[in-house]
Amino acid sequence: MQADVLAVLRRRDAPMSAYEVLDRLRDGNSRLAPPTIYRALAALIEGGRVHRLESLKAFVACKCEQHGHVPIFSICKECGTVEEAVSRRITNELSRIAGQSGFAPARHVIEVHGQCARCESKEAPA
Amino acid sequence: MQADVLAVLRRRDAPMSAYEVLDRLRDGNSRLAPPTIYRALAALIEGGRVHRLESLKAFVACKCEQHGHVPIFSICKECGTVEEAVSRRITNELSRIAGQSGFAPARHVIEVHGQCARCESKEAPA
DNA sequence: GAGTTCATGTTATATTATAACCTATCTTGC
DNA sequence: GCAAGATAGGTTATAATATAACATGAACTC
Ligand SMILES: [Zn+2]
Ligand SMILES: [Zn+2]
Ligand SMILES: [Zn+2]
Ligand SMILES: [Zn+2]
Repeated sequence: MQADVLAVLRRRDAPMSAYEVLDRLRDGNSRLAPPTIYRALAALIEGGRVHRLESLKAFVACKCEQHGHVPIFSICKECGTVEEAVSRRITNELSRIAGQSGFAPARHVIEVHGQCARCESKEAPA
Repeated sequence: MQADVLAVLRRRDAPMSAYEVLDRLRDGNSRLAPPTIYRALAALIEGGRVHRLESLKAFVACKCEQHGHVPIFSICKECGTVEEAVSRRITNELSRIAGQSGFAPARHVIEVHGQCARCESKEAPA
């Protein structure tokens, strides 16, 4: 099931909701309910092979080489595509800021909404 | 209505779900439905006086002096309290990273989950 | 006062996520 | 082989979050 879910997510460049994944997998297997999908997603996220885009309530396959990294997402509000980046510098600085008050960081959520290069050039072709 | 919602959020240190706010306000006015709350929250967020914690699906009153800033949240997984910080350095760096591919950032979501100083010292009082 | 705007009320429903319990399969040591 | 435990997944139901669509009423405009 995890493999199926991962395959569906990888076939897409854009994030998918859990129910979109469910519908896609139902094509072949009509007896498929939300808990199955959410369980697979939870395991994949645990393993770092899928990320949840908190601000979109949606999921994407990880595109990085080594898992277990802190992902930084750029989310285009026009076309919905997502880029995944990594920056030690940001995560270190972020841990430092949060840690100033004695806070012990465990998980980082970094998402940037905006417009991707393609959509910008389309909108203002001057 | 916005004032009522803001007052409810300010009375709490921890984030509240929209339905918690709704229940609180229903104490005085039983004819109150979700759209009313969500509308008030949307307006308050628009004005920068409330933030939505994307990874918690919850809302907090802004604690900063000037609104319109980029908030950085530290969220304690033990006690649920939230600290709000600001860092030009991080937002600049984040815009730079996202912008490398021509992406135009518009809105930043930065949330750090972990354990606050108080809860840490409770857990390991050695 | 008719026309407009704006905030809110009202009803219904969409979307996202999980609880609780059941069943099949596998594995492991005996 | 087979009981005991572990794991994955199925099934049913429901919780929690959020929005669509339309109605009402007050306030302001001319
Ligand atoms: Zn990744
Ligand atoms: Zn785009
Ligand atoms: Zn703020
Ligand atoms: Zn704490």
